Amino acid sequence: MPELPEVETVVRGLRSILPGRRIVSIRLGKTDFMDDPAILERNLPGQRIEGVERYGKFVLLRLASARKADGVPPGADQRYSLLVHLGMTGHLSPRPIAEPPRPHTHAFFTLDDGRELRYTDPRRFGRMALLRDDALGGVLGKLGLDPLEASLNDFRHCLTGRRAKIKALLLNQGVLRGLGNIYADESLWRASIHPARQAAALAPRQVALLFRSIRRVLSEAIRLGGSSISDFLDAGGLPGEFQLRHRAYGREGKPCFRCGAKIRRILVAGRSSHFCPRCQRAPRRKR
DNA sequence: CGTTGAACCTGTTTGC
DNA sequence: TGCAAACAGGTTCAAC
Repeated sequence: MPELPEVETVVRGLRSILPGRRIVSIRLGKTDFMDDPAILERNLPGQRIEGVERYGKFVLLRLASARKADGVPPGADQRYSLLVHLGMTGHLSPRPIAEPPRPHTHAFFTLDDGRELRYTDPRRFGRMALLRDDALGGVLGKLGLDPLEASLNDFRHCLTGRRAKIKALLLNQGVLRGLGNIYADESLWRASIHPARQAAALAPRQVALLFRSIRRVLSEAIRLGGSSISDFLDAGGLPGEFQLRHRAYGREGKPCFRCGAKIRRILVAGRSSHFCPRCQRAPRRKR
């Protein structure tokens, strides 16, 4: 569910509510998606949320100890960040404490304003970890470029010499951070590039077009609050609207908006890939 | 390097 | 109607 635009939408919603709030206490349900639940239980209560950031598909709650510095030597006061990945079905939403929790809610963080930040995730493909800032880099450093911050040259650079299929590369978080199956397909449709094309074989013109397509698709999706296919909701519980602008994803058998040919779905890089067989020409030699 | 398939888990949709 | 298979926005790991 959540790719860069959905995570950005959630982060913006959380950012209007969480900064300044203190986490009073926490309660955990199933914890098999957490790196170390004991660390959360021990260190999260008493922390104040200073900021909410997105890094690729990760949500970062930047924290600071709400206690007075009682003689702790300077430099030893490493701050914590709560790292949350929403996986396929994760939701993060501040709710009134009195509101009955949705099924599959596995983490409750009681705030000091009468609300509770809840993490709900039926499939538990998400991930949650409380990390000291000196350990953050180890996790986030493995990720590639932010597609909205990178330059065209950066983008070119990360495609050159890659023999992988372009779709596989777009999904690889170590290359670009934040694209997922929907936005990879949508970007490739807009650039008229077949998902199974070899990245290094793309003409410079196509690379530039793909880069522009990615940025436009992501920007517009953020503007519309992401894509809600079946269950994505922002932090306030509202769906996005970018699904209404999908041109390839989920449109198998329907006419291409450009040429009218029927959109096809094939497996590329192990994922369903939607494309127009007429606009997006297959590679000359197939795999 | 790159690809493939399986695994993780639950819910919903599709097909016979 | 009913039940089983297929499928789902993601990531990781083993095996080749």
